[in-house]
Amino acid sequence: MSSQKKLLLIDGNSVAFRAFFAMHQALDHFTNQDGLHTNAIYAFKNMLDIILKKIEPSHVLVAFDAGKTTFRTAEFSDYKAGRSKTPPELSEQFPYIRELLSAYGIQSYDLDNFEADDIIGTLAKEAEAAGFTVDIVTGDRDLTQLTTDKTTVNITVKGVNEIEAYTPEHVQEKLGLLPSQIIDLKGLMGDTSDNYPGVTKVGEKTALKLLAAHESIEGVYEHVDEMKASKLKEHLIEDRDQAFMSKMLATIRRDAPLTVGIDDLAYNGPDLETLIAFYQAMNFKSFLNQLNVTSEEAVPVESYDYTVLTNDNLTLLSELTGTATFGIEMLTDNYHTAEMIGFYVGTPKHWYVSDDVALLAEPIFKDWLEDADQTKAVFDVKRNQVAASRLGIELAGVEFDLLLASYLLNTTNNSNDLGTLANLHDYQNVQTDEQVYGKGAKRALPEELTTFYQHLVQKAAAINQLQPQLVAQLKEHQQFDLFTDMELPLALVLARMEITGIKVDASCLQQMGSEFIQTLKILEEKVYAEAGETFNINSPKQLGVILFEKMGLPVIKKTKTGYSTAVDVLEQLRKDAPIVQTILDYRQIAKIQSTYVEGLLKSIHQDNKVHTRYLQTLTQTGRLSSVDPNLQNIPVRVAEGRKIRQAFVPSQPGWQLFSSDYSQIELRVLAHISGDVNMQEAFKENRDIHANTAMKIFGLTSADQVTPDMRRQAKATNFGIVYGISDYGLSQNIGITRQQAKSFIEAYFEQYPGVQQFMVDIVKKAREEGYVETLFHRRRYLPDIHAKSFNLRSFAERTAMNTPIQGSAADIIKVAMILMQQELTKANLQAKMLLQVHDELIFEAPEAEIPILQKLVPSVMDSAVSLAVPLKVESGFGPTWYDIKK
DNA sequence: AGGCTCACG
DNA sequence: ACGTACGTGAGCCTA
Repeated sequence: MSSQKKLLLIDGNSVAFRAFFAMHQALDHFTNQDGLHTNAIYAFKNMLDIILKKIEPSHVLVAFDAGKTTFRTAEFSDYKAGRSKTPPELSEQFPYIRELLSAYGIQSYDLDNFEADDIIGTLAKEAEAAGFTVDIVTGDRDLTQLTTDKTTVNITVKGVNEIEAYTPEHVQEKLGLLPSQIIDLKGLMGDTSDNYPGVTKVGEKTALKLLAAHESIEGVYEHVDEMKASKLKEHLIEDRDQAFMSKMLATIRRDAPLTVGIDDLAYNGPDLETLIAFYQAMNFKSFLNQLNVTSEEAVPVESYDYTVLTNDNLTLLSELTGTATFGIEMLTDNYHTAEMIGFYVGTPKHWYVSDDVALLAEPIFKDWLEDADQTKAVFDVKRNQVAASRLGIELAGVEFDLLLASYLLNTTNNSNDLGTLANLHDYQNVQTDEQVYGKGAKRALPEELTTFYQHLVQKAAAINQLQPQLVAQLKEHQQFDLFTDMELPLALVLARMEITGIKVDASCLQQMGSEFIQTLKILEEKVYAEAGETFNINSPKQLGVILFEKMGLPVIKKTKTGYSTAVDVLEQLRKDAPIVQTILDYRQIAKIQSTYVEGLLKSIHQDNKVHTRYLQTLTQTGRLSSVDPNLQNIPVRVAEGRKIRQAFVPSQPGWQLFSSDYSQIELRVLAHISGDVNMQEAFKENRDIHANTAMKIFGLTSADQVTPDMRRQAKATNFGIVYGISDYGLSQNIGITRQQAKSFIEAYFEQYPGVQQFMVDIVKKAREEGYVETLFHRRRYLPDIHAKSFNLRSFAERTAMNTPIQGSAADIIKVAMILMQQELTKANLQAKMLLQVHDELIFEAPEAEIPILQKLVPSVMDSAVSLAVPLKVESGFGPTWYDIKK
């Protein structure tokens, strides 16, 4: 809310019309529980938000037309005659738009015998006199007659999400007229949509010429006798009365007898409870979601006709035109192994389903699927790509993925379920998989085949229906390129990597495992001996009792449920009792054994490989994550764990593993986006960034004054900065006092002032816009930035600082991966990209191709984007992942 | 199902 | 006065 006096006046009828037709294509699936159409209400709300955010008014009113008859129809009975009737689907929504406004704390107003324009004109005049600036929003250009140096008229263009601001200068630019001359223009040329006549044969061109010469209609008629004889002169004389009447009709009244005053219009924001109740009544899931309110799943109302495909009717496929929806159905997550239970394909003209995926491999179907010119819309392109690949099909031509689009629009929508996401985008006519198949052990095909088929068709229809809406939103967010040029092609690259998999030497793991088991046994006995009893070492609860109650060690940290026994705690207790070190040793080995030896062994497939799945739509920053197994957290920091990497080997004899990683990519990204000159200089001169920081914060003059410990602390500070620093966090991390940490940070910001400015600016942006963005417009919303709770708010602020850095780094390696796959294909190499670990890419290749990769991979990676600082890439290779040394 | 711990960038 | 480093996944234990 602005502290200045700023009045916003909205032409309710005009905006509602725009809203209705902007979402007309979605009319049928925008209905609530009672069958009320809600598309105009929905779009009106969206537009209202945009306007409120842009204008930031202190006072607001929305004016509506009262009825069919006004003082204008009394003057001229044909006024607005012949206008097509307001569609009933819109009429029924007007009362609810008013209800919405009321929940927003905004007055809506109409007045007998007057139009919305007159209410607006009158209030604008009053407000100007009272020292307000005024913004008017409408789709009707006639209102531009109201522009003054204090009143701006904003005209909605292109649907409902863009507005064009008319000031007197802008009117002059567009029409060459003063705002006050617009009524003269209308008087002369008439208005077909309002159905008043003007002067015969006079259109915009002629009228503008006349007004340029004589300023007003009055002026024109003062000089009409001087005009030389012409058809125009005849028409002017003939239609004199019509011209003056039309001017009167076009004139917006500034003296309507209003019963509201400006003081009644103060805007203090919505009443949340009312608003939530309203959204619930309207079934607006996405708005509820924005308010962090969960809503119940809707039950689809509409069923569709469909045809079951068989071997005998596959030629029906040739009738598909335009973008078709396609999807292979599986009941479980892991698409590398899940049973394929059916598929859907089609367009709104005709939907097809089947429970026999073997049909997909029939030549006629396979050709269709592999035809890149036959465009397809899907839900989860990677899933379908991998499934198709299992049938020997290389799916091509996918132009839309509902899952990816939904993720980019709002990363918190991280469901993988089509029904859930469709509901979130206010599309109700599809059930969730859980509703149809059940969950957990009960998950199964529905008893009736027709129930299954109907669900498939509803999914197909949902993808089809939501595509235009989501594409429009992506474009609005400037994310369409991110979608089309990054996430979609990346999905195909990832599919290939997952399908290829990486070979794991099971016998190597088993041998390591048996050694670990022996060590664990010894450590276990030692713990029991030192404790004087046996207990479950893996139970933090039991361990807590032993350490803190029986042995009486000091309690350093507590968790919600009891004593903390985490590493940092145990490390502090190490000096107090020998059992602590034994427990630490046990923990370390137990972790390696259970997660990496036994866990990894369980996920090896028949082909001796592990095939991870990269989750492309999960993280809040744009990074990938990896599951089944997670190959992004294989041990490397400590020697015992690192040996696990010996089990990761090339898939063919005579091949090598090859890896390249970005060096300090996040700090380089920070140097770029913050524009900090000192940090940029350090990278441009290829200096040791942590030593450089050490010099800066310890006030040293030369690099050889930097001790290893100074460098370590500086490195931690650099990390802290990337994470959205706090003195407390830094002090905990490097074991210094909070006071010391604070002075480190102050020195840091003094030396890198651009970084400090970036931190301030990005938090401000998050507050103002509600989100932050990466270099490639990946967006993360941070509603907690306004939280009352210090904790929540601080967390959101740190996230605001970290996300553009971590997320831009994620963008960059994604670009590199797409380019890399193209290069491998182009150069016809046997080398294959296998893994991505956030800033690292891992390949396997015949030994002979290693020299090629040593040049190619770094050059692709460091030129993936062009930043203000160079990107540095380091590479290495070896016979196992363990042996890759850089 | 959720908490704790610990593996990675 | 508040009580934190950013982003993940998996295994284990305990409700």
